[in-house]
Amino acid sequence: MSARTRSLTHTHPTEVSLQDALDAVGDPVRRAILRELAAAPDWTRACGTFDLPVSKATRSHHFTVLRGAGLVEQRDEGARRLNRLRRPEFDRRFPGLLDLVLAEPGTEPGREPATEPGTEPAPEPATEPAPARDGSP
Amino acid sequence: MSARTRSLTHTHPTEVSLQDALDAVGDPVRRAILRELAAAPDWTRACGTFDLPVSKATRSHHFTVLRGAGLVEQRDEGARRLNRLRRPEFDRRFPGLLDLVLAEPGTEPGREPATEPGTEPAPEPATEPAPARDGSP
DNA sequence: TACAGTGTTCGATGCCCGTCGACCATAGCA
DNA sequence: TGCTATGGTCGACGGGCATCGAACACTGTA
Repeated sequence: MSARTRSLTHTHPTEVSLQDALDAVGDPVRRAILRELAAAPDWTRACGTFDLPVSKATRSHHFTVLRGAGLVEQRDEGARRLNRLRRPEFDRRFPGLLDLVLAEPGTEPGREPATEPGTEPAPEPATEPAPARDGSP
Repeated sequence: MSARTRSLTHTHPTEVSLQDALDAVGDPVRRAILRELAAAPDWTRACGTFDLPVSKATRSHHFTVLRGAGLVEQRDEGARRLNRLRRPEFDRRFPGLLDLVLAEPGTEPGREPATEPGTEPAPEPATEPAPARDGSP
């Protein structure tokens, strides 16, 4: 094992705090990585093959954060470093969180989202609207 | 309706982006507000009744953010401003996210969390460990 | 009217983190 | 032994955001 591979430290999702998970997922570049990673089979994407609007220094930084948050597993393959999304482990630790990220529209090159958020703008009265308080008419 | 109440603008969860939701939930003070709010019936907690380690100026700021993210609904009740957690609406827009926040240990005054993250440190082999590549023995 | 309680607004400040260029390390190949 | 490709490390920079005190606005009450 090379010194390069030896310095590759991973964190299992079970040892990740919610704060760290939210911090990792809070960056749009990192979410783009996760989505692109989820769309490909495991161990097929190297770090440099991602379409990101940042330098390779920043790219490397983001992968370090994702690794530390238990979201990505990496393995050296010659000069390249292959990635795998730790979906089942992370889902067990933070159910639903990764699904939200992967379901996000994202910024696919070629078209801009018309109405990005949810589709139904329903008024939806919840427990009690808000106006009309105490018995006075 | 007073000018105070008139300037109270709300945002429905359906109109909130994932980025804004994660930003809102990414702050530990705001998560403490959400947890404390979930533990009480609707419209029973005023902004000033929360146990928070910040000034009232910062407190007011956090409630503005939570309102803008569709997480909290507010109503003026005399000099006080009562709150309600928009749980069903927010859950419909971001399933699972609020559950993660409310399930977080948080920093209950009086004891510190021993092992904050998950309970099982299981090794758990996922798709393919990482070592041993291509057919060469 | 005066006062106390509640909450917002307004600058100012400090810090964290995303970003970059430059340089270095390693793997594979001619 | 060079050359290229991939990727990490280092220091520096900048912007955004959490935080604060002070001042202001509103409500209810003495």
